[in-house]
Amino acid sequence: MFTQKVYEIVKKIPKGKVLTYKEVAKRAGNEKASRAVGNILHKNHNPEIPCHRVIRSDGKLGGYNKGAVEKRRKLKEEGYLDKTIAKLQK
DNA sequence: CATTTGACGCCAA
DNA sequence: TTTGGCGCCAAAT
Repeated sequence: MFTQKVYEIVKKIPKGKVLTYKEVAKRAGNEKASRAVGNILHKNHNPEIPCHRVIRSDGKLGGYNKGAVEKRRKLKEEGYLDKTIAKLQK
């Protein structure tokens, strides 16, 4: 199932690495299912799934069930940082 | 079963 | 660069 694959893929994301929704969707079988990926993660607030490591293709963080602030902090903690985040932290 | 919703992505204006 | 609109998909209504 697409949903299940998404879970697996996101769980497999190594520390310090981030995937875009598009990438996850692609690995799950449909590159165009990026929306569905976000929807799935949104509904499934499972602690095993590091949804904070999934970001938008734009380089923006997108959303997060615990709040975008936590997501930002986690990503910074894992070493991921870019202009967008720096700007948001301001 | 038909629609709507939403943590997205890309292109045209 | 910033909008707006369209496409595409899973889950909730």
